[in-house]
Amino acid sequence: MELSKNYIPTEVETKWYAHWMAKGYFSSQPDDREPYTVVIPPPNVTGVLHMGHCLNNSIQDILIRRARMMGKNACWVPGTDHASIATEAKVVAMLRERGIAKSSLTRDAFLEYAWEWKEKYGGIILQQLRKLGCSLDWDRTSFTMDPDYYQSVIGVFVELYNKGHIYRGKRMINWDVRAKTALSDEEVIYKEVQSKLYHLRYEVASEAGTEKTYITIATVRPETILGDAAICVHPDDERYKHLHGKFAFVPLINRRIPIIPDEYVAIDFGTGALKVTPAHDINDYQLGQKYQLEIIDTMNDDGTMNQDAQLFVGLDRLEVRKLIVPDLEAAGNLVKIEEYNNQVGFSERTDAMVEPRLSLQWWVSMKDLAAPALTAVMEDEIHFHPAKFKNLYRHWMENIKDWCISRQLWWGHRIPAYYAPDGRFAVATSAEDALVQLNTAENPLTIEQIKQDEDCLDTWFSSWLWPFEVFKGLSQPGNKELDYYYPTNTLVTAPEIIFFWVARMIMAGYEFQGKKPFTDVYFTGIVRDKQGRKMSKSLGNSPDLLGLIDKYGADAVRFGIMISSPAGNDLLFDESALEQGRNFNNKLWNALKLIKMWEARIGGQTEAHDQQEFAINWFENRLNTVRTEVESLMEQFRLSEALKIVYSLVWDDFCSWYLEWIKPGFEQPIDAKLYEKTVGYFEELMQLLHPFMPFITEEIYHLLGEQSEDLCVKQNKSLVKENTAVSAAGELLKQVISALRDARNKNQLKPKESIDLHIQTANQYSYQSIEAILAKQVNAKTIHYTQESVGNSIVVAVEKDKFFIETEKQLDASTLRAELLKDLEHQRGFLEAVTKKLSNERFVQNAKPEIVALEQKKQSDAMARIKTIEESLSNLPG
RNA sequence: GGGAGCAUAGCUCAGCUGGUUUAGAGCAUCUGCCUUACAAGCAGAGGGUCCGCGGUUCGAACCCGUGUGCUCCCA
Repeated sequence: MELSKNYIPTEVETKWYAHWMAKGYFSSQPDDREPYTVVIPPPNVTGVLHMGHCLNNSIQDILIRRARMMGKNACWVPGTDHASIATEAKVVAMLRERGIAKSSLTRDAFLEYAWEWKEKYGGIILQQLRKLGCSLDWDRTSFTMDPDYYQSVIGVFVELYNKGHIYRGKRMINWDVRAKTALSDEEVIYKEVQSKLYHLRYEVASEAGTEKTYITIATVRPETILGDAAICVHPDDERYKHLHGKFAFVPLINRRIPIIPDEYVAIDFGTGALKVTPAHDINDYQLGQKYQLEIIDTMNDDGTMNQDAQLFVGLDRLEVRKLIVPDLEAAGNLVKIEEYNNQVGFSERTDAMVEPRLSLQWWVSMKDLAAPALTAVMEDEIHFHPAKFKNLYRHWMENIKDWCISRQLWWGHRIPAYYAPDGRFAVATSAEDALVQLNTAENPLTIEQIKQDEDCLDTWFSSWLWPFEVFKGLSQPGNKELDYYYPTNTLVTAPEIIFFWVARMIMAGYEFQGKKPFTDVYFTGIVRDKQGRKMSKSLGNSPDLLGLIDKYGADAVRFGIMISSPAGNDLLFDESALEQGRNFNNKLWNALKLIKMWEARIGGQTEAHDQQEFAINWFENRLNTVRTEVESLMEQFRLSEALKIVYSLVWDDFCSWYLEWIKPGFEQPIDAKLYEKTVGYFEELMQLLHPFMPFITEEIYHLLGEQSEDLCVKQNKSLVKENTAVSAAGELLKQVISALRDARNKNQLKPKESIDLHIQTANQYSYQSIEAILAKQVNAKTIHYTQESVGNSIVVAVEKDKFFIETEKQLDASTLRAELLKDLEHQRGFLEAVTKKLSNERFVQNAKPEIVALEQKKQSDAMARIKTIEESLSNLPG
């Protein structure tokens, strides 16, 4: 069969994914094997694959494929999240394009459009994951609004309500005026903006006939003065002590408000006097509670002023901020305007400036839920990788606030609260159940009279159930699959959602299953562009991932993204890493081509049996060593390091050293045993690499020979311990070859110019067994052993052995001398440092004996080497 | 304002229990090679005040303190 010049991934990838699917390798059923379970962080159903998903899912696939090859029953569950805000926004936008306003639709009609949209466009991302090679169990694809899942979410709400963990309360919340919904704290993004600090003076109420006095406050939000309920000053502030207990008048509307002292006020900020607007600021609200101030809500849910504002009714609050200033100035209340930078919250979804607003919302009380979840992580029942995220987690969990779970949206799980016309309400899984609770003898009700809450639950209130609900942990409690797969093994996710999602899943796991949801959490980094900026649509710096897969192949993309991303470190994405991946594919492909060329030339008499044995022993040992190292790195979730050492094993040890050592001369035969061994090693390399680069490894594995099974499910052999003597012999040979090549280069010997090599060594025997390899690698036509220096030659020293390169070419003695002197200087400096250390009595006394012995060996080696160099110098001509 | 983390070669990062040659890798750079697997390649090389300062220790890139700079999270 003719193999193409370079590796071409496209067809290979399509072919093998289809084959794996046809064989059902990815689907899992409970059996006698140990399970290895991963649930995908469900991407938004509206999502398309981006770099973050690519990193995240490559990691999960590596873990899953490796587990599958280690005899575990690997189960990776796919699915999507209904993403209430994002999806509803998309549907509203689609309707707008069709000329339909959401407000003109009933809830049911809107939801029909939403489901239609979801069926048509949702879940594209799941198709895209196939292109990446992800070995997900597609039969288990879940959705957070599947009927069973939906019921479980409702059930959880009812259960938590009945346990007293859910309550309804009027609280200050973050209000998105564009989406007209409450936002959780996590959905608010704070940005620094340039604002103005307005100094406004309020007239102080005084007795008739006395002169008018004023108190000046500073605010960035002059439009909110219409809702002012008090002025607050620090009790120790001398400037205002005389005003404690007096009253002032709100400008323009002349409402009389008290002046109160409280330590909350910062004396040195602004004027030291603070206006208190309980309805529109969280801190003011708390002050209002403390002093029972009137709450004057001056805003509608769309951010316009309402009747209670008295002025500017119907105008947007940002417009009013501009309009009110000239009026204040005209009324003589404006003192001055300063430039001021402050942090302002914006909605993550709509980018609207968030309004703190009082609203009746549903809450989960977090304290009781958080306690076991904190302990689990701090006591390492759940392991975080890297562990540094434990600190962050603890800090958040210890300062946890109640969770606002209601959202003013239709797309999502509808809050199961039902209201009677008189305002009483009941929480129940159905209207019928609610009716039973609300119906009383004095107050008989029909089902038509009770109304369900219009709002939906926060998306995270469904996704926190994900690790068990994908196995129907609540809808079919205690079922066989749950028992087998749960707790899951590893969660792979971004640190950005440690609180949104990871922490809450841990709480839900303990609360609803009595068990942790997973054992290990691997935090990936955030994918950034070359300049370190987050990937975002607005910056246009997100590469087109599918385009990259087409260009470089999925294996190369996986390689490129994995090679430079240790756990928890951000990854600066650079296309050159993908190029490196593509080049690696090509390297593998060419190694395959070389070996396939030999296939036709097996047999015949071959020479240099010893050399082959040496190469075989050495590489086999190398392979065993690296397999052990990979095992250990993978257990520690150090994936990129594992990939690096496999890369180097393939490229350096296998291709650059081993294959060169055993390569027969042009059109020469190859020993049958050697060929067989080499193919075996190549297969093992493919097996080791398969989790990282599944497609090309499967392809090469099958091209290497007739196989009885697929690499995808081939089980790893047990590990073999490293033979350190064999490793050392190989390292020495490599060192000698490199040193001799370096010497050739420095003396401008062309690769084609052959040399005569003389070796001065006490271990002649060990060199004799590798003469042929050495000769081939340094282009030596003869190798001799000598007891003394060889004149007019290039001298190379490796450890205690000396090598003399004899050549017909005229040598440049001054270059050689310079090289030797440089080396001599380095060795002397080194010797000095070691000697100094050894002559320090306290070192010799206190350091561990093996450390001292090592230093002594360093010393004697350095001394021997210095002697060699000095001899060589005196041996130089001229 | 509160908290966490980071600072090592031009770039991206390893360096885990303080001692394994005067610190390693990949990419980039430079030199020489189109050598019958591979120029998407081969063989070599150069490149470092381990952020500054102080301390602990026989010994510090590593531990402690402090300063500076950057990043992230929270308000």
